[in-house]
Amino acid sequence: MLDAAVRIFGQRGYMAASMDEIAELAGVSKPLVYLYLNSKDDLFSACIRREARALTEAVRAGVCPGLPADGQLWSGLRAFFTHTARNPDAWRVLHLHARTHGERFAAEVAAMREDIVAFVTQLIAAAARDAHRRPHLPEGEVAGLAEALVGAAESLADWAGATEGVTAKQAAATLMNFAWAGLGDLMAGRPWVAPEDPQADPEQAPVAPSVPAAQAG
Amino acid sequence: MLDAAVRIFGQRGYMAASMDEIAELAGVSKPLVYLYLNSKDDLFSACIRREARALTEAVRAGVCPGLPADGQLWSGLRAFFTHTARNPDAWRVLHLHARTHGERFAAEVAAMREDIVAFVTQLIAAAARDAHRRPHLPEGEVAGLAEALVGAAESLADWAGATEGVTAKQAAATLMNFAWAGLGDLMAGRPWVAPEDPQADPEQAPVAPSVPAAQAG
Amino acid sequence: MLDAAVRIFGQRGYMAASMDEIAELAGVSKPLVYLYLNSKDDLFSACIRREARALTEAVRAGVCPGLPADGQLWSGLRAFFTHTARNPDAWRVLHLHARTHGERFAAEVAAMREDIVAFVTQLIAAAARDAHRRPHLPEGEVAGLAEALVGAAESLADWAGATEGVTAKQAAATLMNFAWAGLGDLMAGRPWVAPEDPQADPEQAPVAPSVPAAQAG
Amino acid sequence: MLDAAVRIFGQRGYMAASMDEIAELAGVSKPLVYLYLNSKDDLFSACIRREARALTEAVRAGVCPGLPADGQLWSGLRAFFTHTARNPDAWRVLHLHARTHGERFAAEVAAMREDIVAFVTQLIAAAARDAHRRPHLPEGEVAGLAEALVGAAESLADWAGATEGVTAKQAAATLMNFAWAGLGDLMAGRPWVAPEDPQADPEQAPVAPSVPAAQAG
DNA sequence: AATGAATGAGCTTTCATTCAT
DNA sequence: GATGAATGAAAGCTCATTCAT
Repeated sequence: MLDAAVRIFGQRGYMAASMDEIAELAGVSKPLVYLYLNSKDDLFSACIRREARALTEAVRAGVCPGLPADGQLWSGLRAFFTHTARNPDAWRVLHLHARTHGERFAAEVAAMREDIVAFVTQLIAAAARDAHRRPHLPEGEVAGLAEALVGAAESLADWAGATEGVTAKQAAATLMNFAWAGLGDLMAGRPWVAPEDPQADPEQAPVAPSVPAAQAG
Repeated sequence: MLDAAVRIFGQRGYMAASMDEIAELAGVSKPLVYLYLNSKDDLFSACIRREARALTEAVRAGVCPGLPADGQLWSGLRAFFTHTARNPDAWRVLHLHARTHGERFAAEVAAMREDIVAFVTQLIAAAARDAHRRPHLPEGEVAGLAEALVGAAESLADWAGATEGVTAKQAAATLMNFAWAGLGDLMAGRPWVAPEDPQADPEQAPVAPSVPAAQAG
Repeated sequence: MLDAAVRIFGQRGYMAASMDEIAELAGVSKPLVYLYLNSKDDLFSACIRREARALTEAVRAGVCPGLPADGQLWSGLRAFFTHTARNPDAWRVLHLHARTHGERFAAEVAAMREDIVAFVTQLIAAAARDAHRRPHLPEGEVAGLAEALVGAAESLADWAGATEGVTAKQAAATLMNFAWAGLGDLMAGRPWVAPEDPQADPEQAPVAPSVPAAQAG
Repeated sequence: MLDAAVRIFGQRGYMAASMDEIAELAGVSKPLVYLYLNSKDDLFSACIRREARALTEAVRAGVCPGLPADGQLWSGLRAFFTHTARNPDAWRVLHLHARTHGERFAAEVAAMREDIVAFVTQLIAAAARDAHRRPHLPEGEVAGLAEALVGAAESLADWAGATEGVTAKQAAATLMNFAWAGLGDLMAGRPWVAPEDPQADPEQAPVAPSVPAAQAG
């Protein structure tokens, strides 16, 4: 029954998906759906939880624990891209629709995401330790790098899903090239250095969104 | 009037946004919205077009043409993160909602995106030329790398928008570190190398999504 | 300005006609229409009155007063069919739409109609007198016959308007054949005689519409 | 449920009838109406079909097959007037509103009407044969006469419905007198003869509607 | 345990009608 | 005198949700 829901939600989005359609695809009657899962919100939530768990477990199961950090990352990425490619609707639910509709769902996905980010963060830290040097990476930077890596992975998953003929392995390799070579340099103490910035820098402070004037008609 | 629409669409998404709400926020009556912009679809489309143009122009205006490739990328990224941070609803419309609701809108955003991808691609190629070496980057790989870079930027924009205290400059710096140091290695002929893969490799072929069983109830 | 209104009302009907369309076709702005004619109702009413007057005057002008009764009827019918054929929208307004929408308008048309019925009634009576015989037509019957004749004329006007290649003269001739030959027999004392009716006759009393049961779902 | 629809449609017309009103009169909620009959159009169509069938069947059932032509016509007319008098809203839907709103509905009614016209045509032809004479009626004329008869019947139905104290039997008798006595003469070779027409005859050719000047304000 | 039948609430869209100018 | 600009009110239609069975 959740399968049907994931499929419909993945293809239509939360709002455009109708309970009728889901019930029909599941081959059951609508009241039954309400009996098992109380409401559309709860149904969506259940989908998110199930698929979030499935994705994290797929990644965790794919990581080979004994390897060095890059090998672990490589294996994890391959598992990630494989899973998202095999469950495109689930991936759309998690990455697209859950973030699109309401704080509650976004939070559920964010929890899963932080799981993965934490794992990657620890990988990066471990790699830095392995380098047997003074930590060239400031602590605070690691979080941003992990975010970037995970974000790039997510985008590449979308891209691989939308582009014919891109395998999970290729996507993983592209990302490893893009990321690890760069991380490698960073960890070896060769960061990219910003050029001089002669002008005053208005973006120094956290940017506040400028509220557009409400009266525009 | 479009301002209000962007704000509502950005927060609620296309389907959950109601014309009532948009009109109210704009301070006008609903029929007026229909007088100026013919329908909900057209209104959404107008929002997308306006914001897509605003974003591309902001990036283009932010790039400093005389600099070397990494300097150009750096300045472009800063403009990008600044713009998205200042217009979070616009960014949500473009990156989240437009891709979620229907081919027509997705296509309008895809056009904008390809603009940017093309710009980045050319930057990468230029950087490779500047290295005065034999091209160590296979041609086909550049497209994937540009995708990864743009995707990472998009994800970091989301992240910066959602995380307190991250400035546009910091986001840009993180991404430059993550990407350019890596690209630098790549262009210097030091790609990351995948470890041996002893097992059979089921992901070699393009993955086909396994259709979930329809009968699950 | 009324011309435009008649045209639009004739083609679309009262409800489907929009004041926008009428104003546009008239080449003026909408508030001007409201300045001259206070509301949609009044505009429709004005159309009806103008066209009703035009029709009655056309018929009156077409009748040749010196002729015997059948000659007068013949000339009147030709004028009638000619006018309706030349002003199809006006005819549709009077015969179709005015009777379709609300008591008020129906009453205005009914007044015009009674004008004509009265004229025909008097013609029939005159013809009966001309026959130099005892009146074979009971008084009460004349009204019904006049109704039938006018009704047949109206229907034939619709038919002639909808059928290619039927001239006003042909329509008039068909109706004269149909009606006068019959009336001639009647006035000559040779009415059609109903066959014996052995069963009880439930329609003797004025029929009351059977109210359908309201609860049918 | 259709009963309520026929009643509302008959009184208000297609456009002025609201689904709310129909549902309320039917004693059900609006969505239920949409569940059973998909749209306002379909609902109207269903009304037309039901009432058209009911009317034709009532007429067919009322005709006594063994009688001579005039007797059959007499019985058919009585059934017709009885049915229309008993179902005034249905009659308004068929005769007034269905022809007023759109080709699709007009066509459905036209089909029913042609049924009846064909029946009458055949009756007239049979009567002419029964007269044991050379056919005095030119073939082409029969169509026009049948039209006139049916049209007169329709108009008389309206009239009988609008006039207090007119029974179905009286309406039928009036029409028989009006029509059959006339047809009798025609079939006996005594048509009405048009007087000489000394003037030029502008209506000889099929009349073309004079387009009213659009600019009148 | 399972559903056919039903609905309240809300959506997009339209249109007769009116001011401020 | 004439109108561009604006709106209140209502219509068709949909859907998440619930009883009675």
